[in-house]
Amino acid sequence: MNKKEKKPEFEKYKYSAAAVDLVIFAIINGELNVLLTKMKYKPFEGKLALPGGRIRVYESVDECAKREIKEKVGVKDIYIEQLYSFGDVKRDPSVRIISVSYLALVDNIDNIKLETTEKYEKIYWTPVNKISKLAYDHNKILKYALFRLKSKLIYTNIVCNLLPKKFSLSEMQKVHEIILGRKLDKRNFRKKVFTLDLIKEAGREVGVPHRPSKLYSFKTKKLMIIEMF
Amino acid sequence: MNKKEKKPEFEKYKYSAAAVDLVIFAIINGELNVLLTKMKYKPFEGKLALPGGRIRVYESVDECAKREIKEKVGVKDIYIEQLYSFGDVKRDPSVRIISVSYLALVDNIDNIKLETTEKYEKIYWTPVNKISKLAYDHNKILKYALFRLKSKLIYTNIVCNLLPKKFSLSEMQKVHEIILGRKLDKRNFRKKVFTLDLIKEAGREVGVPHRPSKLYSFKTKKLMIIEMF
DNA sequence: ATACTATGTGTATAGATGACACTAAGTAAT
DNA sequence: ATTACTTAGTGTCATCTATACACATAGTAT
Repeated sequence: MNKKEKKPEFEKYKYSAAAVDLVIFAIINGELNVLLTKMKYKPFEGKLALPGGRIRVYESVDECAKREIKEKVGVKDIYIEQLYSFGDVKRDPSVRIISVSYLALVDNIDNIKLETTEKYEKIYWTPVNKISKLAYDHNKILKYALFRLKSKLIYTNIVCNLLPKKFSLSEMQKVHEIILGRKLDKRNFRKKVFTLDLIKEAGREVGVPHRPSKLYSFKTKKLMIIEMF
Repeated sequence: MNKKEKKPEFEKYKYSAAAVDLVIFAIINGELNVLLTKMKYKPFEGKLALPGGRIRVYESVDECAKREIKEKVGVKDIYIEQLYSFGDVKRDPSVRIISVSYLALVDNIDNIKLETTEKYEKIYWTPVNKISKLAYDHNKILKYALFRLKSKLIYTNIVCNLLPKKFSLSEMQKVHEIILGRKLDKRNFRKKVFTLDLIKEAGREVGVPHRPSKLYSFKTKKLMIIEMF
């Protein structure tokens, strides 16, 4: 908007500062969605970007990620995980900022009240496969977050952070299919899930116009790594 | 040494700065070694630490890691990989610094000429399992680097960065055993290596007082990810 | 010729993975 | 009550992968 943001400030600092960028995923209407913001100011006025903000001197990097999430989606205690630090000199054309990116997962959209901040015009969920060009290097960050989510889906119990407390195996399989982008075999999926021994029965579905499914819940939401080494 | 380094400087900055810390591994005398420095100044005077330094405003984070390696071990074009960013507020008691950690692998100790810098009293290789308490949170960083190295040993061709151009399968197996910390079966190891199809024959050993081994070299040193998804 | 030393090789078993089709248990409509 | 409809739930067989395990081979040194 003003000159300060147009002209690089590189010369003003000898060293570089750090910020956090968030890739917050949720499953909405059978699609993987990510939280995006519309930028208010130059150099990316009107462009879409991942939410994020500078790391303050009195907070750890993890705390910063949690605070940003609290500010933007109004919840705490959701799953977060650091991804990677992106540090190209010109990734932000106006100031030298190193971005520590985080993956976050929201299991229940209804608990979320999106809050915009001064910096952003608005903030909203967008289906991942309808996203085109984002501001900064945020396409790269998003791509990496997706890669990480897919990987962890396979060798951890991370999916528990995208499911409600009680869920059917069909729902669980659906989430896997959405994220991996391919159909899975129902019988093999169930076989696998049961041998992993991560879930327990939790009643039955009611009031559906077909055979009701058994419901399950995770024994623990703690991140479990499934057989490596 | 002086007061400036004793008293936290947190108040001087609103935001936080960033540095790179390096976990540089090499196989020496049948042991996994890591490059450590002895600190010259307070608050860790005389203590051992990973080498590292502040990220300058005109260099990317990767470039910083490469520059630091060039300065400390005098080689470029060795394998590096970003690990994780450690960002506790008090990880450095004197200033608020976020550390982006890197893993680096040295395949040939003979090319290395260790250079100390103003900041360090000296710099030297230390066997990983003889390391006790390091300065800062560097034990945590080292532990994470080891974890990453072990993981990638299993599902990538990363070992090529710890072997000379030509090597025998016994040497290769030895490196795996050193890093994983357990014996491997010779026949199964070879079977696996051949099915992965990453190496090609490169002559024979000469002048050894026993049956000479075939030598091999990697078809490519590019990082290959072995069957995920 | 013999001793020594590290290299190089095959098979059998158990477990994991992947392909594949029908019955079961409910509701809704007649 | 019967029928249509919809999603849940289940087993087997073939293939591939992982692991355990022992002896002959090709050199040098004496």
